[in-house]
Amino acid sequence: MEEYLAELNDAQRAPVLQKEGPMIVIAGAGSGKTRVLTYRIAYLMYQGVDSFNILSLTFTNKAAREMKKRIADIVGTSEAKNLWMGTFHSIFAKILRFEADKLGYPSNFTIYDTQDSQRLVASIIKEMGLDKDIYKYKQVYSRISSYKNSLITVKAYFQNPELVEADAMAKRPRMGEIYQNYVERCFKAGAMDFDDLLLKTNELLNRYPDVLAKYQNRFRYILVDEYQDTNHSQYLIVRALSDKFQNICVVGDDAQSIYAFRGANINNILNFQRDYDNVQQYRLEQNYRSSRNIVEAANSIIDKNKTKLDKVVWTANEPGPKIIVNRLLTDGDEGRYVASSIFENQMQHQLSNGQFAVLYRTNAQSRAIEDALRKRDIKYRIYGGLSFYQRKEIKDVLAYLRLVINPKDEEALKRVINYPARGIGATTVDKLVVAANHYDRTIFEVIQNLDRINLKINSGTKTRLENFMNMIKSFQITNETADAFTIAEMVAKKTGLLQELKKDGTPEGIARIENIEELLNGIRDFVEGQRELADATGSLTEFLEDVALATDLDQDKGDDDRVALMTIHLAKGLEFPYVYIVGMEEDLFPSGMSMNTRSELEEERRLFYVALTRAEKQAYLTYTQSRYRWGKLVDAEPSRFIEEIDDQYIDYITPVEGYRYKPLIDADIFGEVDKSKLRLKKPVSGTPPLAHKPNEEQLRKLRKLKPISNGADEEPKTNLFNEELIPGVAVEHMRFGRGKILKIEGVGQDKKAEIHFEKGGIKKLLLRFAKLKVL
DNA sequence: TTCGGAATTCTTTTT
DNA sequence: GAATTCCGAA
Repeated sequence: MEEYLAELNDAQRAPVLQKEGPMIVIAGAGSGKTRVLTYRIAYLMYQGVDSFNILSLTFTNKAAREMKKRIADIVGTSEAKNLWMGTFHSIFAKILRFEADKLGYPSNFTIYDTQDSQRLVASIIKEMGLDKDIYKYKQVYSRISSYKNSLITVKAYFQNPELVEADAMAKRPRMGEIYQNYVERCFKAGAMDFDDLLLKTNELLNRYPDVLAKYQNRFRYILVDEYQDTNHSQYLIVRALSDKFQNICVVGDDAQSIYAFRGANINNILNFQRDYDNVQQYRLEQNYRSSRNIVEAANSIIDKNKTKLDKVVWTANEPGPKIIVNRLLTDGDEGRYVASSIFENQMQHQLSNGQFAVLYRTNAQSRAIEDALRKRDIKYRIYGGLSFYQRKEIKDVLAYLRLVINPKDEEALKRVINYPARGIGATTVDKLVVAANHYDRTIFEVIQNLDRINLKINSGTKTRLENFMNMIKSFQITNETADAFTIAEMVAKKTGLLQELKKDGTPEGIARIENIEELLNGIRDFVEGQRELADATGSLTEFLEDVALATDLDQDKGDDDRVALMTIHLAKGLEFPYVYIVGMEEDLFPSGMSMNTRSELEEERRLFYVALTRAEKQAYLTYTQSRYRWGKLVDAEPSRFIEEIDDQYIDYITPVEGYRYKPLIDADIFGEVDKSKLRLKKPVSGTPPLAHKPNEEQLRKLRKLKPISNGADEEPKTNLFNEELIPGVAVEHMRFGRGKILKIEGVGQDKKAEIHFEKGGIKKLLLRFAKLKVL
């Protein structure tokens, strides 16, 4: 153990050595806080603390896994196994399952994700006959979410005239009723949403002193990472659990608090000393991660914030190169610049893809970067955005599985009752929902008792409902004996999901089938993995919980070497040698929606601080003069944050005046082209961008083959993807920009086509997968 | 009841 | 540019 302690500097070692009592570690960016947490846990165990008594709350499950592994290296695998480590949500979901009956929930309760919750809110608004333009379901849901995070229950809401009035003022007087209905419906469905996992934990600990005592005795040592991002609900849980032994160690950095929008309260960290007696405070101020230029530039930014703790982050590292700031014409140029800069760096310094990250404020910005990287043949991986488990086909399979586990799950049922289409339409479902509400039963129960209830449903539909129900029941019976993989495979086959996609036949459909197969493989791996753990069985319930709470960062797919693309929020806690921060523009970063108050702006600034401090060697900032937003080209201004960096840390690259990349297509190309010679590819519907992703060989071919054939003698019948080329006629030249470019006879909105044209006897690929507008 | 097509609306960030 | 909603035809 001594040798491990020797790896730490004095500041890091102190909190590791303090065994008991409340303590706070204020850890600057890159100061080795993960290390402190890891070693602290290991050292506790070394001093004889049972791993069973340690609870460690981390920001992602991946972080927990990695820490656990490291601890296992130090103290031994079998010892580390019993540690409770994970996110607030996953840890307390486990506890809630165990104690579910006390709260009136089944132990196999479903976890509603944001989409489920929002759909439920939307349908409640509809059922109540409210105007959906005033009661926007997303806004209503986010109100509910913030009530829950502040521990405002329905009852508390109605007892608080201020809240009621505020909603009335916002022309939403029935907010409380919606909230009430929402809570009741979740309860009836045996479902908890994300916020419930924390709220119900609080309820459990408050209502049952014996339960509280049990977990207090169990979790004698509690560690919380990223404490600056805990919300009120989480704060109260930590307080309650640590109240008896007061062995609480929180680690955080007020300068990196970036989750206020989901209820994180920066005061939790600022006021920690007030909450406990004899708090020991430690500071980690030496940055080991970044070059001096980066550290000092970041300091010069965060200095502009008023609300912060005293802390001076410094480094002994080399100054390193200055931060490069570049202005580009459009977001397309920005992408191309990033791609070519990455390429150049790789060539010059012999670097692999994994050393680079591109960070942005909004997910929508990834597209331009992706396109450019793809063209350059640079492999990348996008984190966040539409994650694997959020794809439609995956959610469909999961919904069936959820229904098997918990037939009360209303959102799952509504999702799949008519998918694949089996003649149970919206009208029928509405009737069922009304009946379920009326009799205070679940929809599933209503279907089971169709004969006894007089619903105006014709006999054909009745039969179809019964068939559906019997199918689910047969799954349930199988599930009693089979493992998660077996049942999932059965679902994929028997429900007709796979068939439906096969019938579709488009490349998108095929990609979806592959996704489902990947899901099945994932389930199989999961089952095998769980069998090795002591307290797990590889059941479907466990799998679904894992999925519901998985973060995008959690799934490292044995990652081969790729450039990382992600939002700044997701990048927290990570580091890369080379970091590109794109879209440094007013209204985008800082976000136009976060400039109303000083505190919002300060949070944006902290976000920028987080972004910059991800970089080890070199940081790039880019902004554009105009950018495509919601499909239109909009003027942009450089972000105020660029000016806030002290000039001595920056190198500006000014592009040659008048320089610009040549657009892919000439605006008046149709002046030169015989319109009747246009050919377009058979249109395909649907939009998944990955479906057509060509493999490397195809890409290489594609580049070489830009003129599809150079003789006028032979018209190609198929393209590289073996898709049929059919003749079509471009009728009119529309707007030049992205997307809607041409009016083409016979091709409608959201259809994609490949257009070829002929010029001087040479056939060329004009545009792949353009979106076209029907005449 | 389903399907296809088009208009309408929307976007900050996430467990 | 994409998701959701809306509308008319089969």
